[in-house]
Amino acid sequence: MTRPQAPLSYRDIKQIVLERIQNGTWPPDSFLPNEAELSDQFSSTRTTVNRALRELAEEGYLERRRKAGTRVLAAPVRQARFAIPLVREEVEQAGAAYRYALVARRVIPAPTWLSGRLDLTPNQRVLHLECMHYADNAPFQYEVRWIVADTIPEALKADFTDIGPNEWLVQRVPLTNLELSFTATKADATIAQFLETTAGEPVFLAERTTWLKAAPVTLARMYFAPGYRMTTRI
Amino acid sequence: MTRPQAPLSYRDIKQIVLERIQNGTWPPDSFLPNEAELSDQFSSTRTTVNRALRELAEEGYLERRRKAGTRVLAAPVRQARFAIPLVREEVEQAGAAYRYALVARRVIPAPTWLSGRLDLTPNQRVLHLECMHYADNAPFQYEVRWIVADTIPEALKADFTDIGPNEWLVQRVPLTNLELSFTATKADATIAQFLETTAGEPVFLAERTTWLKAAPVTLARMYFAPGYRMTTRI
DNA sequence: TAGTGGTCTAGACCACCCG
DNA sequence: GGGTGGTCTAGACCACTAT
Repeated sequence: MTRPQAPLSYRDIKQIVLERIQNGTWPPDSFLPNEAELSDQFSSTRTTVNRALRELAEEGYLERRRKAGTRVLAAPVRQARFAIPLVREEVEQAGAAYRYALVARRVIPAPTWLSGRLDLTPNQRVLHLECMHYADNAPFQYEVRWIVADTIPEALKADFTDIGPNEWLVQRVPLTNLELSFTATKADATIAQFLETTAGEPVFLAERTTWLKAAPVTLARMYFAPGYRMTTRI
Repeated sequence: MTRPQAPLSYRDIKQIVLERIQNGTWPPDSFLPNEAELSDQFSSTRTTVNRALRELAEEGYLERRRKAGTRVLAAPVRQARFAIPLVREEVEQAGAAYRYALVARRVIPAPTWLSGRLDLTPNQRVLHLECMHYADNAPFQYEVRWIVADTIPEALKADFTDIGPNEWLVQRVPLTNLELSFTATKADATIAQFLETTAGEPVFLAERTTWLKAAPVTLARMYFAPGYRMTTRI
């Protein structure tokens, strides 16, 4: 005896489809029925089925192509999403007190390696900053940053004694392109001093380059104190 | 003189909204008009506006709450998405030849630290594997892995000489929960030997823990050869 | 309680692209 | 050429929550 069903939501449908992928009803590389047929099966509309399948595709479980149909991916392209928080928020969220300090600030002609990196003309002026971020007064992050003066002239007037350049930039420079990379590196004498560790120790380095449309804005190197982990859950 | 407009797509609307945020029409912390009003402005339907705003919210630009409305976020929570490829794919995509080698394989009672980590009962059996992944015959990644025998009994019968445990698992164990973390660590003698570097050198370590529903499946430590960078663009 | 976003329906036209 | 997903419309009911 069947009862009248409450209509399935797109979330329900996502769940059902995921289960069918898991239990082998739709094995890897196989094709799902088309949206029209699925809407029939689920007593739903194509719009709702579409949203479910679209999201599953975006999450890396399915591949959809017009005319070809919807295929189950063999090795789901799992994706990790990392929030890119401000250091302040990262520290405060860990329940620690955040403190910021400007270590050095000077305007210099861009060194050649930086010109190459950001596609600057030779000797274009950049603002060079060094900063420290503390969590409960323990070193958390040592930041070295170059800001292209021509792209962000206001930066030359900011003194960055109270607010870090990242927070400053985020508030003023709206939407930029961004490249992030992570690597492990060896602390040199300076880094070691600021992070209160020993030269040669491994440190986690995040490097961030941003552009405003095509104009280079800044390159930042963020060295994290030993023990730092970047973690995500899916 | 105005012309009849082609209807705006949700992509057009996203673009327009982003521009208005950038140029200060809707400054940070301000509220957008509600969906009904925006659909009027754009000569569109609420459905279309809803999709545009929903996606912008998901991308971290807006915050939406029923009754309260849609607010522009002061510091857009930028997110990075990293694909989590199979090592094989990562190597091949870089245009190098991939080679895999099994280094060690044994069944052991779980060491206490692992029992704690994966919430195992004392001495539960695990399959312990060590593997090497090469790119053009240069060391690329040294992998150390523990697989919980009770969760994946078939793993005890697999010999892992031709195919790495990650590929093997991905093909058999469907959809798992996953925790990923990244850190910098110091190569010990073993790691250094496999990665053809010197003990004490910094290496990039990715640690991956997976569960099948609530059952722990595996813990993997992947040590990357010096110079490795994980990069993403937004 | 009333206003806002969240979602579903039913239908339509269209872009893409496989065969 | 024709089948598939991509998207838009017009309308409706509902869930949440600020006030």
